[in-house]
Amino acid sequence: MENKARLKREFYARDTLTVARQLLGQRLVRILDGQRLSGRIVEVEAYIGQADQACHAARGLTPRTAVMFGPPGHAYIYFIYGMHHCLNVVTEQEGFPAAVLIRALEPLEGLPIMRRHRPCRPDHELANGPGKLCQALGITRALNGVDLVTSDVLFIEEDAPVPDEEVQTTPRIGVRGDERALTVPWRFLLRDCPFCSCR
DNA sequence: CTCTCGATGCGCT
DNA sequence: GCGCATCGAGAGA
Repeated sequence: MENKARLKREFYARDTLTVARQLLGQRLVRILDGQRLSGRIVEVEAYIGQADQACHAARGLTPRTAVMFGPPGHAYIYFIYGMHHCLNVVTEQEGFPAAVLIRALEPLEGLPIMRRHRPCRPDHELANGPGKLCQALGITRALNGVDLVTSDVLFIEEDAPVPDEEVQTTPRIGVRGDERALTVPWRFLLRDCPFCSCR
């Protein structure tokens, strides 16, 4: 399998909406027991700063949100609803808390292992949700804070860019907060993509 | 198809 | 103790 260039620090150290849009089409890679598991990023959401009520960092710096306040290019992974993990990519400059939630992948490499992680699911449901993709790729809090720019177990490779015509934006899924948090169009996904989460 | 609801751990008030 | 950036099973239409 051809290995491509890995995304660099400068990619992540930009405006969060730009990073979110540009992450579509890139390849998330997980090395698990020496095996390559990967998928094309097809759906993401932006969480931007303390003024964003849906952002975990809205209430300031805590042990949990510290990674989001740190340097860009690191993985912010949290545990939710007592059973699921969600993977985010930290963006912007150190000190400004923001991240992009990876919400869905089109599985590309390591399908047999992903199927074992998510038994009795069709391939288009292996990673069509933030909790599902973490389960498929074996991503847990053990990887919280990992530097995607240098890590040997979790990183993102440059892949085919997605043209604007194929990109759709909507409000974010499943969030609470004020009117603004509920309506701002900070979810980016591929139009008519069978690997995206529904709704 | 749509809707409701339980599971289950932990960060924070 | 409350509530959560979810998922999937089950009921009803």
